Amino acid sequence: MEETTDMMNSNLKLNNRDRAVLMKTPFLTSLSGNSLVRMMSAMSVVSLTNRKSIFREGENADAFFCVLSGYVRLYQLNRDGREADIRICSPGDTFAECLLYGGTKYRYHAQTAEATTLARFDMQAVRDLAEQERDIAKAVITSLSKHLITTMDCVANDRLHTAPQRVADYILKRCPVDGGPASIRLPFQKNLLAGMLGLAPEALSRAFSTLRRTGVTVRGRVIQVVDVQALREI
Amino acid sequence: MEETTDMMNSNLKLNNRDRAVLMKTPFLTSLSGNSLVRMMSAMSVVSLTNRKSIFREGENADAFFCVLSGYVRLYQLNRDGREADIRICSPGDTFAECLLYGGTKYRYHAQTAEATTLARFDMQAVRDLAEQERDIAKAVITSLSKHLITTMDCVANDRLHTAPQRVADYILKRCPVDGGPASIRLPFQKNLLAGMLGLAPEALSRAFSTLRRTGVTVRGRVIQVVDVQALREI
DNA sequence: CGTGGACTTGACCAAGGTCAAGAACTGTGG
DNA sequence: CCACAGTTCTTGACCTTGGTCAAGTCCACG
Repeated sequence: MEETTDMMNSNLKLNNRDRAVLMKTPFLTSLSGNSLVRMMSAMSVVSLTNRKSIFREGENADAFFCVLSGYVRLYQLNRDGREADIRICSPGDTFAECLLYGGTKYRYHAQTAEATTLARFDMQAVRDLAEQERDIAKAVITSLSKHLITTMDCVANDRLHTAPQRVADYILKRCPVDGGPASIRLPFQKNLLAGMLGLAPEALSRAFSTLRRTGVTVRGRVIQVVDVQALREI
Repeated sequence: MEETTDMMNSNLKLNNRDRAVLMKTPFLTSLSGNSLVRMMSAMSVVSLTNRKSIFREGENADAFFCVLSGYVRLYQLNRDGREADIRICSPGDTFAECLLYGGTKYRYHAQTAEATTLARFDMQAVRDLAEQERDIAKAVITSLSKHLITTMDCVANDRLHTAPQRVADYILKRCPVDGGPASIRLPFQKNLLAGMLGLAPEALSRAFSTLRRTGVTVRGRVIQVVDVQALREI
């Protein structure tokens, strides 16, 4: 059906789900017909299997990306080779777009954390478009703004909250808002969640078991909360 | 000479130093004559003494700011009232500009950390300008991009490096690049440096005393480094 | 049924937050 | 010039948090 290698598959066809995700990104959602067409022509679709490098720190930044399906880990290494996740990108997230005007080299490594489909935008093409089309410039601003806010929240979270608090936070953000019982399903491995929250996998496990006494039950990827209101008190 | 109260002084006059700082911000540095005039007319100058609130978390965001002289602390509170600094803004830094398109309420508290002069930009006015003038939109993009990169670096730093490493990093960033001895002077209290690095003041002290065995001497605000190259190995 | 990967648990340890006491520095008025 | 008060900074003691390593469990899948 599609041409594939075991490493990568690049084509221009989008399936419906991926297309819907792409159209909802702050990057494209507000664009008029003409701008949208021009953006789409600066874009290509890339599919990668799990644990493939998308780019490496220090490489020339000639594209930025939007996750359509799957997950991407952005991380850096310290001197001893220990990895630390900076950000986990979910479907709809854009990454490396800050290099449109912020520098010419990638600042961190990017790697798939599942089988993943990406929209790849040519950096120079979008730079040019942003200068010509007002609504594209505005879309870039919106995307950067949102991204900056979540990154600052991440700093605040790291400096202000303990592991169980961060996990409770994460759960509450995707619970129905009422105070009663709730059940959610993690969309990815716990490994990734640990990275998102800036924790080692073991610390995440321990945080879950701390939360057990507040009525949180974890089985596989399913998290059940007895009382959402009680969890909010943590 | 100038009209002042003990709290605040708002006027349209800029002294030369403040004007020079303002013109070098990514926000204004690339603007052409007309755009520059329009931006300046959306701006006013505000002077505050030490420890005055600029805005509070949750307030309506009707302006963003650029530090001209002095320092500003952005911070959040946790449930028990403990403060954590998210960012320390130095002369030339812009803050809350992510709310141009990222939301309508301030997400954190902002407070002066010294006697401080600020450029205050009316949010709605700049929003309108960014839609009309291409170079203003571009300036916004540049500012947001740079800001996002430093914030991501901050996350990486927090997650990857120990206290002495972060302090060494800070020192090295403002040392002449050669390998020999060097001496720098902190532009502010150690309290603020601790906040920038995400440390308690005591942890900063201890980091300095750890670095003593790598040839770093601290007396008051003066930091002397015996061998810059050796410090780089940390 | 067996293998490998994901997850959990325990033991240990290092980093850094907190609290309290003391030292060093700054500015004040005598 | 000195005494004093108020900060800021440093140091020590203690303790919590969470990273690391190793072992063991659980689970999916061939």
